[in-house]
Amino acid sequence: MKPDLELKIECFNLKYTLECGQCFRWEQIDENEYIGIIQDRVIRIKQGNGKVYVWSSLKDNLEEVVKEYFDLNTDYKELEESISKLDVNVKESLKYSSGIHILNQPLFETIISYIISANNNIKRISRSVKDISKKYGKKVIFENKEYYLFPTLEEIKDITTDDLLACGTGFRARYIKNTIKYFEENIEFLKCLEKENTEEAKKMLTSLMGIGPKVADCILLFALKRSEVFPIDVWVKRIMEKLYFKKETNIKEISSFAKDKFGEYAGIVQQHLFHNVREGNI
DNA sequence: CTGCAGGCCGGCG
DNA sequence: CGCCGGCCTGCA
Repeated sequence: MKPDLELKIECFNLKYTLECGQCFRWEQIDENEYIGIIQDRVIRIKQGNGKVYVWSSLKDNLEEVVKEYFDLNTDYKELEESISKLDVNVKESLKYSSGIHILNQPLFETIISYIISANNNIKRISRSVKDISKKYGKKVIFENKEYYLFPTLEEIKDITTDDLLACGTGFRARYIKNTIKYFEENIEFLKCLEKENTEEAKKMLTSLMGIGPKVADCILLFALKRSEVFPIDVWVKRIMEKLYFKKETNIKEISSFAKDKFGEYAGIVQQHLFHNVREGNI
């Protein structure tokens, strides 16, 4: 069937972008082809012959939505050239992972998803997000199959900790319940968060139950376009110690090092390092 | 069976 | 304050 949208994009690798661990709602259905949810619609997306092909359950603003989500308006060729000059390890790493884009994911969904991510594994995180969507999100039929959007705050506000436990969120259930309740009572919080500078936004996020420095950085990077943050999980810690410190180091030191060395592109560098250390490339 | 997975909370020194 | 034990749960 003819795609709803066809784009010619340089320096974009769909597979790396969706499989470098920044998102939890995409399912691979073929080599270089995925089905997932972006906000209010189900998307099937395929890359091949230097092009990206998109099918969608909803056609309105499709190009805009897709370009925004996959960050297709940013010149990553130029970006990668810039970061490869920063450091020899980054340059080496880019050989294996050129074309990773940082997604712009919906804020509310990203906050809940990353609270779930704490001390968890990707498989179980994805399952929990899916279960929550199935219970509280809107059903959408796409290509004869059922999918569920991530619920809005309004749709999910009456969720109980027991519901959340049933979705496999474990000890994070009360964090999520607490956060949802807080959003309901402080309706301006999310809007405010988008406007604040990065430092202030991080303070706001870490004031929420279940959000520490690492989860806050992920939200800032994957939903709020703050490309200068450098989320440090166990993998990134390990690879940074191996590449730069040659010994065990604390998070604070790595964070300050990354800020100095990678500056406004720290988040992009982090994604490449994360991808390659997990793939065993570096 | 034990350990662990993209950390965070809470209590203690 | 910084440190560190414990934690839902499913899978190796």
